[in-house]
Amino acid sequence: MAREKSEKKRGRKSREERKSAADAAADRLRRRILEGELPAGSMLPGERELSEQLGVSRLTLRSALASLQAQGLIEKVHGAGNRVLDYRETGGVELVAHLARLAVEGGTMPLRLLGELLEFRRLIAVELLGLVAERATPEELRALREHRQAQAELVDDPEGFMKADLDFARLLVRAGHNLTLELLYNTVQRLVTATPGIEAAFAVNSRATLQTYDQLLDLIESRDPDRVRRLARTVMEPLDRRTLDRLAEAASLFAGGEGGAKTEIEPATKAAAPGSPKGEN
Amino acid sequence: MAREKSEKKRGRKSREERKSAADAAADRLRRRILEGELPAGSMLPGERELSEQLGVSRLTLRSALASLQAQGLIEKVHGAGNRVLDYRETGGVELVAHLARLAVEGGTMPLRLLGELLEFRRLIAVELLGLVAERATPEELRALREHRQAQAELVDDPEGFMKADLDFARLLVRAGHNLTLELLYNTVQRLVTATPGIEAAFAVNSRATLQTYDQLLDLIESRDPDRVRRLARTVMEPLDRRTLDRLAEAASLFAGGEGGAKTEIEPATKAAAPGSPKGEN
DNA sequence: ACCAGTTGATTGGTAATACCAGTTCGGGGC
DNA sequence: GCCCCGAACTGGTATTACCAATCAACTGGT
Repeated sequence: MAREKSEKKRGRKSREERKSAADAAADRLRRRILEGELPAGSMLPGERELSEQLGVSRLTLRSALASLQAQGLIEKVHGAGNRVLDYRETGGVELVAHLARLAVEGGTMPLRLLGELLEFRRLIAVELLGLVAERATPEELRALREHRQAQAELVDDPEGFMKADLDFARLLVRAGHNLTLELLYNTVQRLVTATPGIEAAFAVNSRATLQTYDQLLDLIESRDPDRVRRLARTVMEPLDRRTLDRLAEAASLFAGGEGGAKTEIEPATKAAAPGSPKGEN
Repeated sequence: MAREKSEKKRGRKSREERKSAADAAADRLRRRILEGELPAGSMLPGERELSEQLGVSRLTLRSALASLQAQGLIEKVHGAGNRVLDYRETGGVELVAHLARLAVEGGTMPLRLLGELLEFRRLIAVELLGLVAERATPEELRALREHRQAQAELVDDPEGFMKADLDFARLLVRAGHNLTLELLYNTVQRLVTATPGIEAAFAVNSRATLQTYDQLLDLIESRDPDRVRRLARTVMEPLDRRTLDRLAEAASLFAGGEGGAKTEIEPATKAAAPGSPKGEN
């Protein structure tokens, strides 16, 4: 009875995160910082005391702090202490992952953030498509076409479709021949794959997505960067809008209907224009 | 005479002793990975052995490994070992800082990377300017104008000019009203401020830069996003080209003229894939 | 000879402790 | 009064020990 057979042959993702103690501690601290409980500029307790508060050893706590430092959330000053920074000024892009999670899990973060995230992704995609139109080799274009065909077989398999979608995006980003952009995509992809249940957001528009891809590929083959950027922008916007709507639904599920006022999904239809009623187009 | 610097038994590399032992170890490992000495897919030595190789405690080594893991360079598998990943597939944006440093310091990285980095920055800026043209409030525009005026006083102060330039960029990114973009800017700024001697690259074109800013601000106030994006692109390109030339010169200084640091400004027209650092060495 | 299950050595993960190294700040000497 | 210096914080590193997960070799059975 040493160990049960387990589902080795299933080989599916072991969904539940076995967060290490260090990661768990980092998550808790990060949450307290992002939610404002630990205000920017303040000094957090000494490592010895803080480690006891969190119920971990100082070593583990230090590992967590190192993680927060790498993300630009705190500043470590030898001999003085650990200072909380303003993540809007020093936080790295990787933070969007945690911010998005806080937003979706019915927390204190505004849903507007998700709209901005999609917008960001769209901006990057537009520029990337411009590069691809300029530089993609015939082989790369062919590979994109082929992958697009293969992806069509997965319109009803959320998980598979998402994976294929990410692969398609990687082919694109490779065809852009810009390493920095490629690394940025890695960061974004990590965000996506680390968000459980996000397959739905991909699968909803699976057919519309494929259709859009066809349009984009046609555009690229025109080899006219300006035209590609301009049209890609208009083509992708409605797609993102639908995705955002879907994400808003998922968020309302998390919230469970408690305090319905929290669902500010309304602005979604008019794009995320903070304060400025101009927005949209 | 105050206190004396405790400059005692230091002998090896007193130049950059600021770095903590953990950071130093991380740097060395990262370098070995990025240069291909530790090929992707390989398992690096056990922590106990590796820590001895690097002359640090296992604890410090683990801190370094955690850093590399956060950057997507290695994968830690409990019980198995630490696997080296392909940074092109999993590395985060923050890596461009280290890649750029390796490129400039006459190392093994191609200078083309710097061109791609500037290109990336330009792509982001173009999209950002589009957002600003849509959403910036009159107050934000006025603040930008004012800052532009103040920056003009610093054309002959490299360090001050760079700082003002970064501040200007932050004002812009704020006016874009997209948090993700703002976080991305934080990452880029960290790269810039962490690169010593980079002020020169900013100062070279100080006057041309200000002139360009005037054009961009005029464009923004036209409130025509498409026009802004299109023209901003053409306006910024020559500026980046000059900057790249300057960086190439600096690189040739480092390399001592051996690295063939010629000005390959051409942003990778066809560009074979970046030298695949496979089993080399 | 083969397969299944167990075991054991190796790996990373965490803990506890002690000590080193900067920073801060207040008391004692000038 | 001022300055200096050192004690008491702070974080940084090392050492040691043990827990947990993995994998390979060994074992016993078929």
